Amino acid sequence: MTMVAKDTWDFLFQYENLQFADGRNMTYLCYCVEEKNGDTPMLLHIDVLQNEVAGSHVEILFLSFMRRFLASIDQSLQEARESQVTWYISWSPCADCANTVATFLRERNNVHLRLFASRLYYRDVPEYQQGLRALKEAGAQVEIMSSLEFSDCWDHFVDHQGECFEPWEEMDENVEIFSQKLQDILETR
DNA sequence: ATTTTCAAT
Ligand SMILES: [Zn+2]
Repeated sequence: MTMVAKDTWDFLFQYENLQFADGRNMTYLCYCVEEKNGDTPMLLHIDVLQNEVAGSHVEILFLSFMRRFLASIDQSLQEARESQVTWYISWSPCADCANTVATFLRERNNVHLRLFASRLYYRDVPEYQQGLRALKEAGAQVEIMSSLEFSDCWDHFVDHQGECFEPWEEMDENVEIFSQKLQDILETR
């Protein structure tokens, strides 16, 4: 059920969780939207976004999509609908996007976001750290992509031609480093 | 080793 085809080389280059990710000067956002009501979640939408060069960040492109999407379904189903959004994002959100998304989540109590980032973007800049805390405080689940998420992302968003996901060197070590850093950031007040 | 980063020295 691959609905979105991303090149395998491109995926591995852009999502590799290096500590110093030279040349990854763009961002991918693989996402899906599911209906949360009922026992089994129902897939409503799945897509991949990339930022516009020197333009909108992927988070803003996502919000544009989501606003249109909600407007189209709210008419028929009104407020009863709970949607679960899952993000697999190559760089974690910048401060501005994080705050914009946090505001969106506060306005939409029936939208739930799980955010998995491969790498932390400007991890030591206080404003960026604050942005991640704002997302969490707005109810988002903010985590680092681990082997499970890389594998899921590969399965659903990559044109892998039947090839299995092969973890790269240092993947687990880097997951650990970024997870610890994220934990430190989210625990700070 | 102490580097890069939603591009542009
Ligand atoms: Zn941004």
